Amino acid sequence: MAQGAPGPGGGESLLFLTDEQLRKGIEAMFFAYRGFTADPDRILEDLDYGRAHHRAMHFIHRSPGTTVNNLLSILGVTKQSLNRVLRTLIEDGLVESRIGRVDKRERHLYLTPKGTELERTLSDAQRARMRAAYRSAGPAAVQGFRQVLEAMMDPELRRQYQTLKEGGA
Amino acid sequence: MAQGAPGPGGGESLLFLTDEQLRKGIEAMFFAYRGFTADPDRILEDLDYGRAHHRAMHFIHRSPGTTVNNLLSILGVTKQSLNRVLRTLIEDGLVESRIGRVDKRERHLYLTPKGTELERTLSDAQRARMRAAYRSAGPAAVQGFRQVLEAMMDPELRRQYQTLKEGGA
DNA sequence: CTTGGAAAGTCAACAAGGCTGACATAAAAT
DNA sequence: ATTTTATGTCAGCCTTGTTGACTTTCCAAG
Repeated sequence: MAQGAPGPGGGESLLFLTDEQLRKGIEAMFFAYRGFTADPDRILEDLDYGRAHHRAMHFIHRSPGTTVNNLLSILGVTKQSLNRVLRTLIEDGLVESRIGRVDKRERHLYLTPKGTELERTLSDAQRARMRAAYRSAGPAAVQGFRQVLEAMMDPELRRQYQTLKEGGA
Repeated sequence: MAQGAPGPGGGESLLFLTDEQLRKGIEAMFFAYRGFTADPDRILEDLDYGRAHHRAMHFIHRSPGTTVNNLLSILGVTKQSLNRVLRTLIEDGLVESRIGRVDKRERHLYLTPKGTELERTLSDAQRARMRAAYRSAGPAAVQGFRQVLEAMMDPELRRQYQTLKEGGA
């Protein structure tokens, strides 16, 4: 399927949809994701935290007061898995869990000042790389980057992403 | 840093470098990567393999006869970690390991017909999603996508990626 | 030719962070 | 009063990383 050169009747250059081009895109995702996580990972390994802690803090920072259930659906892990991470963050005083006022079953999550500080250190590192990449590629490339990524998401995740996107904009 | 609106003297719109824009890019990477791996993961979970097996098969398919050491540097894991994956693939007859003719310490890796078949099933699934994303975003967006990803890689990984890229082109 | 180090690969044991299942509690909804 | 929902916890499993110790092979210096 779409292996070799496209037939001469291919219309307006569908060359970018060849298996070869797609494979390059796949490999680009693989290598880029390593870079994407490399800087926070380096910082985290000195502390006793992992990537899972970073993700939790990122989204709590992003939506302060979010509930456990909400976070669960964003992160796409089981509550047991998230709970392990959350427990250590709470014990270490990076995250605060407040019982809901209207629905007392819910726990609303907030970063403490200490948690905010670590989150900031981690995202500064991650943003620095992203900023350098954006700057070197330019605004038009960035727009294309975002378009392709968005099209690559599962529909449900795309909705989650867009909800977050609007909230912050 | 670069938090709020940029000053009026910002030149030609550096709005795409605000922390807010960068954060959207970070979240887009996070959600898109989930989609990126979702289809092969679904196939793999029925068999007894994981994402690590997929990665190994991908790059063996890509560079038949590659050595373990070579694969190691591409995948960025320890040889012990790779070895476990490789061992099961060899036991199950998906990968063949041939002792090097010139240097007998080296093992050259090849996919067997059975391995080629599974690799194809997995990459077909992954390419299908990538193709849909590419098609919906269009060739200009794809170019930008690749530019940003490439800029995001660690320099060493970028070299690896480019070497692979040329080899296949 | 021998010997010592480097390189490639393998085996064993451990850790992080996913997962499932079972169960407890409190609050809300019916 | 009963059921459902939100959360938390314990136990145990799996994948895939890690480090350490070891073997085999190669090569180069003596």
